Amino acid sequence: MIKFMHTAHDARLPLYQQLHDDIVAKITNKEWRLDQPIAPEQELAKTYGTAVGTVRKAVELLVAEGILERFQGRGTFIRRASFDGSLFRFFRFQTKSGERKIPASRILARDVVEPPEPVIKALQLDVSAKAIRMSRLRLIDAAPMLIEEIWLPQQKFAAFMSVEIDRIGDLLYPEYEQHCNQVIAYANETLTVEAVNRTQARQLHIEPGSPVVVIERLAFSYDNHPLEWRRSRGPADQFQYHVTIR
Amino acid sequence: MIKFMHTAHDARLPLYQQLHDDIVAKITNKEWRLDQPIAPEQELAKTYGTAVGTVRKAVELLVAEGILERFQGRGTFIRRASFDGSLFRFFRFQTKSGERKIPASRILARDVVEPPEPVIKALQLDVSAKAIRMSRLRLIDAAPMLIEEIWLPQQKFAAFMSVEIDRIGDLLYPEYEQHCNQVIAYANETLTVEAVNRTQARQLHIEPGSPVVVIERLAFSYDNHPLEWRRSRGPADQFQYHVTIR
DNA sequence: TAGTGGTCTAGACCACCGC
DNA sequence: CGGTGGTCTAGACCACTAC
Repeated sequence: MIKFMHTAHDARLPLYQQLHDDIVAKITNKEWRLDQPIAPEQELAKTYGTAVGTVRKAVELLVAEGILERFQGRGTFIRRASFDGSLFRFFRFQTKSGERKIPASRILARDVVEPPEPVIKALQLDVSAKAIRMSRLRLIDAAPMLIEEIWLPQQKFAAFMSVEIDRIGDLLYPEYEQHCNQVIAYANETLTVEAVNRTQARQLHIEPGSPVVVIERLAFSYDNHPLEWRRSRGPADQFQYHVTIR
Repeated sequence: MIKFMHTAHDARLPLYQQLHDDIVAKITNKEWRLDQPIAPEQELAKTYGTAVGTVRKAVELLVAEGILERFQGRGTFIRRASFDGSLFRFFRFQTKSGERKIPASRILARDVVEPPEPVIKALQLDVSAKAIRMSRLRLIDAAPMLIEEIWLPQQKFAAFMSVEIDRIGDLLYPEYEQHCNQVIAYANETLTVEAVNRTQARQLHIEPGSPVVVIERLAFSYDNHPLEWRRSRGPADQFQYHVTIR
């Protein structure tokens, strides 16, 4: 019999699935610190009242999903969302010396507005809810590489409006975590190609009408609530993407 | 002690890794039929002289790699490469009714030539080796969607030249298998965007200079030998790609 | 050295499939 | 029904890390 389950669960599911779901719930509820190992397998097995092998299977699943990381001898940790590498997957951004570094950011605008229909849908906002809108330029070696519009639900990110713009770092997700206690767990991205409009062309220092790659990203919390929607545009001649298919 | 190992193996590796490698070797050497289940876990455990759980772990790894498929009650099968869905991952190809169907193919040319340098490198050809070159147009509802150039090592695919062009189906990989006994296991793809040249523009019925998405694919056998290199170009306004990142 | 995850064993019983 | 993979147990010992 399974013990100490923290959430509603379907007992018809395999035990390891129930453990998996309960661990996700624990992470969502911030019951475990992000910088400390989670309880060791032996202890989890004891508290849940299952065999260690069953705990292992649940944890293996979570590792495969990218939610946990295991280190022999050190413990099992909650994996931080650290996918600013996403940009490097899609663009061959690089400095002239060839190294990869995170693009610098310049926030061009930030305000609270009535969100347009697509943002309401993506962020699952109430009809009357407001949203924070940002416009951001990303640069490599001072050369513009990406122009972004970013939308956040005002209700969850109200505190973000009181952070001085100059004190916001190049990476937003750590800022969300620090100021708003909102953790990004994963994101879905859609890539398309379009001709750039005049405003964006000027911002990116390219010809109006030249092709740009558009990355639309919807980012979620561990419990699958949409937290951020953003649309980024970069010159298509910088675009390159690798994938292995089977 | 492990028994009946069919290939050279490193005994310092975990048992399940050695089993994994041996099973890959068996598939590569075509010791197992593609349409029959492989030996059941119990039998594998007996022949290898290990516990069933160890065989399970090796098979789980192979399933995660996309090499095997398991079906409760039926058995474990070698997974066929069936990634013509690749096109659907990158392009929003669809008929007017919205359904997805495999694009029709028209082979425009096929000959044996001295391969250019990039093809020699990609296919790891000997300096004097020849290659089969094909040009192919793919259509949805008779509308051109993709223009492809395809290169094969002549040495392995000699038999392919004697297949009548009109009798080649819309999918090439089953043809390779049937006529040349070459099985595609996986492929690496690189996507970029470029302006289309005049010839290709005419073939695709688009304006010269308009953006096209370029998919370069290098396809491999189970034992990691490159078998086919192809480059496909399609109108960028049809392009759309989804990915989940963590 | 103590504690962690990694590997491996040898079983049991269940759920599903095809005959 | 027999045979397959799916779940689960209850251990053992090894490899690595932190202290």
